[in-house]
Amino acid sequence: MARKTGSHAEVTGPRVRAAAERLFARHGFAAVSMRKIAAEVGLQAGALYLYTPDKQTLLFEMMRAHLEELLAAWGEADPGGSPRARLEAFCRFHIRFHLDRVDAVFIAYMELRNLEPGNFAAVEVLRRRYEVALEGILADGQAQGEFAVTDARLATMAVIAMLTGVNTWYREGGRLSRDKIEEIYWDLVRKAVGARKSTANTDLV
Amino acid sequence: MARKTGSHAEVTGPRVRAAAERLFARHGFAAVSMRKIAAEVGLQAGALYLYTPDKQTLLFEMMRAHLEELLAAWGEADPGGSPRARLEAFCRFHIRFHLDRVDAVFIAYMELRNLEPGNFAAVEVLRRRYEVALEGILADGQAQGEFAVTDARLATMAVIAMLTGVNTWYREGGRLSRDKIEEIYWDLVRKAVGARKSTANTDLV
DNA sequence: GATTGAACTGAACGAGCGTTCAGATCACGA
DNA sequence: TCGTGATCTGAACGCTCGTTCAGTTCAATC
Repeated sequence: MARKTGSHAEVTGPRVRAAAERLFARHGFAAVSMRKIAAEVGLQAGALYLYTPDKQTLLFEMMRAHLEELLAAWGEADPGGSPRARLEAFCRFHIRFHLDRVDAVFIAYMELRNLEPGNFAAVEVLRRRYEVALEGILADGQAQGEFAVTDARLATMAVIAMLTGVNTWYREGGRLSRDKIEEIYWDLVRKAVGARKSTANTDLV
Repeated sequence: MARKTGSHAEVTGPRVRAAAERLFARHGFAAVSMRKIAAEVGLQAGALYLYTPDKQTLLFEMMRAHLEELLAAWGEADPGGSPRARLEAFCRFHIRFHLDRVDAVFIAYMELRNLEPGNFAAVEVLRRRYEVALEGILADGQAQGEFAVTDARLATMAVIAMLTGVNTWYREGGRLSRDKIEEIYWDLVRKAVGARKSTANTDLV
């Protein structure tokens, strides 16, 4: 039950979570034992229960924290203004945020089925909230005639899938810089939703 | 060792694979025991070893068969002709093929890390072959001036991620028919790569 | 009716699982 | 110097895992 106060645990708590995140991402939740997580941090399995009530909670807290950080970060990054400006900001933000957290993102997508029903529902609420943020931008742009999308909801899912897909192939030190990737993906999204190149002028494409 | 000839096994073999596919997709490879698969088919665990040498091979054969079927099916569906016509065919084919095989697709994406290195490499070769099929179309369209893509490789990954994403949210009997979804996604892809609406005329948008 | 061989059972193997807990350790405040 | 409480170990709990295999069943063949 003891929840920190000392000096060692204040460091080991985050270390446990970090080790679990790395291992879950690499091998999958079901394939990683508490003993392996403990070994990674240099502890015996029993000691982990000073930092988490059980393995399931370790996974859930990891996903919840990730999604809440995502929502908070977009809250900060959203520039407001025209739908086009906000969409560009969203695309660049999404790619940057996700590339900085490959393990957490991988887990948040792959381990949903290992969540107990209640935890699954809580995570879905958070994920949906993020989707709705993008859907709002697309719907606004559609209403204001800035975008040409047939269905805002479908376009939302399409854009998120496309952007998150970067995580599956991106490797540090690869052919393209992150900036260049942001650039290219924003261009793909912009054209897909039929937005003009800039709000300032009226060039087509 | 016995590999069919009788009458029962000729039916149970495919039944084992189908049960394993359903369970792996629902709960994940690591979370499904041979006993659970056996129970699903109405057998004892030991009997499964008449149909597969081990659990790992069950997974690998599942993925290999899926990807080989995918490649063969696209070989059949590819209409040839203009890059634009081929790209439209690819988009519609991809959505249709993947929506018809949700479990196999899910497994092929989520269980890669549970493959032994040799099996993983073999699966990656097949997947890469499919990506190259699309990349070729995009590169051709780029070379012939039909498409406006900055980077054919990136556009390939973006399009595949976007199209495969349908599997994550589509539910039978939902708001939109498969035809309508095909239509909308093709429209998104077409605009993203800067292709005109039809090869016959020259309408912008 | 006897023989065959594929199909299958049921028990067993060693190993590892998540979790609990009595007791050891040890830095720190009194 | 002692006492305290946070930190951690190491053994144990009941259970499930993938896999093996001797033996049973039974339809098809002669």
